[in-house]
Amino acid sequence: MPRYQAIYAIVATIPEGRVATYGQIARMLGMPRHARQVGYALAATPVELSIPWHRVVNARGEISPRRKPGCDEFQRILLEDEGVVFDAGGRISLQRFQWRPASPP
DNA sequence: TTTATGGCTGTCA
DNA sequence: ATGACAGCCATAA
Repeated sequence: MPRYQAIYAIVATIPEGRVATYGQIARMLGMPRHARQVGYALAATPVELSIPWHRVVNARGEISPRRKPGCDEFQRILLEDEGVVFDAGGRISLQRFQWRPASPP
């Protein structure tokens, strides 16, 4: 069983309209230094798993630049559709939208 | 086995 | 505030 399974499990728990950071997810898994692996895992996430990969952003609260152009745009659209607001700089206010497992909306 | 590659992060100038 | 640097480590070849 790949470690990705655990990552998918966490990401699947993110509620709609909320976002989480890679480092945050990594810490929840008990791997504080695996933020990169989380990102890599999500990049390799098969769509058939129905994982909300778009609810994961980098520590700055913005869409991470990826290798595939247009994909980041797609992510932003999905988030906006869920109610997440981007500021003029294309960034999300983590203070408001970051997912807090212990603090439901 | 060894190498290369990333959807990152924290710190410092 | 922005930009550069160095760690970090699981997968894939």
